[in-house]
Amino acid sequence: MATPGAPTRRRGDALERAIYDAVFRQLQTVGYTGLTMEGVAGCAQTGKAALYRRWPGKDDLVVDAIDHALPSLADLPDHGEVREDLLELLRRMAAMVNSPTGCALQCLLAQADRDHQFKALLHERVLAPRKASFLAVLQRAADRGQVRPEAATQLVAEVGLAMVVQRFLVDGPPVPDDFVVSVLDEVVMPLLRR
Amino acid sequence: MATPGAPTRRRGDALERAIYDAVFRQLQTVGYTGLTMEGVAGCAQTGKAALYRRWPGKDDLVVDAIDHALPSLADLPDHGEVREDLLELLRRMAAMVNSPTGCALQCLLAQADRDHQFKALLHERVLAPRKASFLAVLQRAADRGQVRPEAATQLVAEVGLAMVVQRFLVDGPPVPDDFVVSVLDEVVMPLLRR
DNA sequence: CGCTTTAGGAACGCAAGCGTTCACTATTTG
DNA sequence: CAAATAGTGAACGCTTGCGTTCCTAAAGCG
Repeated sequence: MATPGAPTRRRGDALERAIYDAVFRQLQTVGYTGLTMEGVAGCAQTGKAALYRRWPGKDDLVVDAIDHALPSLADLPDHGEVREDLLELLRRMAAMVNSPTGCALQCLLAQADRDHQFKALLHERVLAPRKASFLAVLQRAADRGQVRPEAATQLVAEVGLAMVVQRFLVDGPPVPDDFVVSVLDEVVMPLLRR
Repeated sequence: MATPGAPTRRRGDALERAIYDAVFRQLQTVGYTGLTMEGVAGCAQTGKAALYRRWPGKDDLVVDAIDHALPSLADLPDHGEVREDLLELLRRMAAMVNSPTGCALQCLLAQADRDHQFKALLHERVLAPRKASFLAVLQRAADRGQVRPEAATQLVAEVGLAMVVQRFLVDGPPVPDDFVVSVLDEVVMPLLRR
């Protein structure tokens, strides 16, 4: 059997991936509040039983789905030039918020007002590592003497990310590359000049 | 009658204020998702009928309540000194997010993921006016020659606010005054130096 | 091929919240 | 004081989503 065109019955990991996909599609179309177990099951073309066999409830499913989709942090860029390094970091951030994962993250932030599980995930897996990368690049540049040493602080490392995130939250995706470049050249770089 | 101690039956504006109060209390305790018409009515010690006589539904009630509580923008500070002016603007922002209104705003952001009414309110009534104030102060300072003229841009005006908002969203209230001063002195002021 | 596991899909009872309505009563107004 | 207005509080039917259960059939395994 199993005609290539006719979808066969999935199980195990294949089904799990289909469910995660469905969660993302639901988050994008109806948001977190509108996401229901029935909706996810229907969207993934499966039954609720398959969901409840794997997760205790909606929150756990969503956290797992997002956690599953978050990109692992690649190595630090090193072009030997601060501006290029920081631009790449900012662009990675923009690419992430512009992707379906970013949309899901916005929904997650929505839920973070009362639910600490979501807030912790947001902080530990999304913001903190990126802030750390930024700071690392800044410190390397300070060691090289490319930036003024006092500029390599936590706060300065946060600036670029904060503005991309803010833009994303207020105007919604996509955050255009123009904006990213402007943030870098009008805000971040001037902060670093010796 | 109307013994001062015994609460009498309210009507009109008095009742409306009590309802708005109840909305805020509910947003703080159970969040937007947990807020129900029954809950608000109970908390305000009134009936659902009084609510539905005034608002078509939950969303409208919440939008009205928050819109009602937002501080009208006071005049621009003018101490003749950029740093003092900007510090006051940033402190006003911090004071707002630290107040119950700020808590309500976070809940509102929660709902803004799909609902454009909330997003518009957030943008037009909260962020845009404050950004405008910032830019105005920057331009006045640029006219006086206190800052480099190229620094009086939209993006630079956004920086301080973006960082306070980010801090508020990620770590939750309160945003301490230390942080506000650090943002000003480590990020905003260095951007402005001639 | 037969056995075990598990997906697919539907039905169920349950609880919560919505929005409405009604009778009752307090307050205001004239 | 009487009439009009409007708050209180309860009941109502309705819808939606939750979490469970059941049965059938497909997939994987020996």
